[in-house]
Amino acid sequence: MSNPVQPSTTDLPSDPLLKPEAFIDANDQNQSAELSEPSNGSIPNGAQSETPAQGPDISSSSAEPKGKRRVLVAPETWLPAGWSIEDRVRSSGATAGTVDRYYFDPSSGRKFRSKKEVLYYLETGIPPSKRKKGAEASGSEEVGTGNSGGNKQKKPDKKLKPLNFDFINVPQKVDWLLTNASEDSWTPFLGDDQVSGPTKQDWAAAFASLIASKSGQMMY
Amino acid sequence: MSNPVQPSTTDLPSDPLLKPEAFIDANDQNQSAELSEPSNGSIPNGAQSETPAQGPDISSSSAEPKGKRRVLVAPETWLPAGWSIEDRVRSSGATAGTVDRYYFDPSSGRKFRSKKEVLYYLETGIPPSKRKKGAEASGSEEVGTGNSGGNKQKKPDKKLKPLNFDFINVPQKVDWLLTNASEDSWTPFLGDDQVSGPTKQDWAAAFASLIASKSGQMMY
DNA sequence: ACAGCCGGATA
DNA sequence: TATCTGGCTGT
Repeated sequence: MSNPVQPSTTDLPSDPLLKPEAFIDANDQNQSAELSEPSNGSIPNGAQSETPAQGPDISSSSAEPKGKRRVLVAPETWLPAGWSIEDRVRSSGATAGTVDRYYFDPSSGRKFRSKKEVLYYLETGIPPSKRKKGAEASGSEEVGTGNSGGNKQKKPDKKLKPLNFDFINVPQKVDWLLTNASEDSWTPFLGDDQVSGPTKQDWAAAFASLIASKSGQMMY
Repeated sequence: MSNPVQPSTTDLPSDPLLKPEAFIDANDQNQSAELSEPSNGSIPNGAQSETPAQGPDISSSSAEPKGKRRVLVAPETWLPAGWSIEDRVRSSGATAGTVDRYYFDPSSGRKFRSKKEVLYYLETGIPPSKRKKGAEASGSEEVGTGNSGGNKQKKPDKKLKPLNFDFINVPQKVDWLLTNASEDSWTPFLGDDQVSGPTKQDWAAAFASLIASKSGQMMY
């Protein structure tokens, strides 16, 4: 790095983009009898796109009037639950400002540089570091949302980086605070204890798995 | 003129693929780069120049190292004096032969990949940085330089399933309670309001998306 | 025009 | 080795 300024473990102040991963479509189940309209203002948001493009929209305040519509989160259906995405902004060079997206698998602790790499890993279990030039994946395509168990030829990970999260003794309550509305940045709190730093990343991944797996029906 | 004169007259190397006097350039970014002419003294006009509306801004003051060749195409009217245009031909892939045009600012040594980037930079002084996604809008981006009438931008939309979650007006705080420890069942609360039913599932998905994608962000 | 992707350079 | 930037290809 020739760039002098750089916080190491934190992201640069950047313009993030919305991201991924949302499945489930609740259209099923008839509850007992009391099924009233949810108290929250459910607004069917539409208008999303797979590609970022430029949407010069910015929500500056947390409590935002409804007048402003902001397209948010284009769920990427191909990314497994628990994975996280990191957008990094190049800080130097001729391409400074360019945003690179990385995918992080909390289970293995591996980092991927592209969707293609992730997909390949998901299907073959072969990390990008073991790929050699010249060999190409056999027409691997999108795995799709419903990659339900059935064909798991994926071989187990060699190394397993444990998350910084105690899955056994889970907390009873976690407060997620919108710490940065303009960037949709959430931070978990355990009462007075704020979870931050690298642990926060793991918590997010862990929680994504927990609440997703138990609230919905999809699985991986 | 240490350079051996080539064809004496206005010759044009007829390239089937390449444009006349278009040479591939693979140099790096120099801070103080200047334009260079394809040859000495006489400029073989009539190549593909089209609109020399203004005089040749740059004077061939410096000798040119033969090691590299920068393509000098006729200046666009919207392009500031001193800037150079470079046409590169793709050499491989399915789109081999395609010509990509790049714009080079000798002052900053920055390279731009599109007219749009250049105009944005000229107008705002902001490098192709903030151009990635919706972040801060600079209010008014107007390119009054000449004409530059071609400003097309379309955003393809793809269909996608809406989630029963208001992404626009997200809550500031959500309490996730472990309502069923034996099943890792979590339930979101908005203060006193419990989110339940089908909405709960959407919330889980939405939150999994939010916290997973943005958890890496730190405040500064 | 731009995003995705990947090899090479660099620390 | 891990991270980052260059820059090319595909859409």
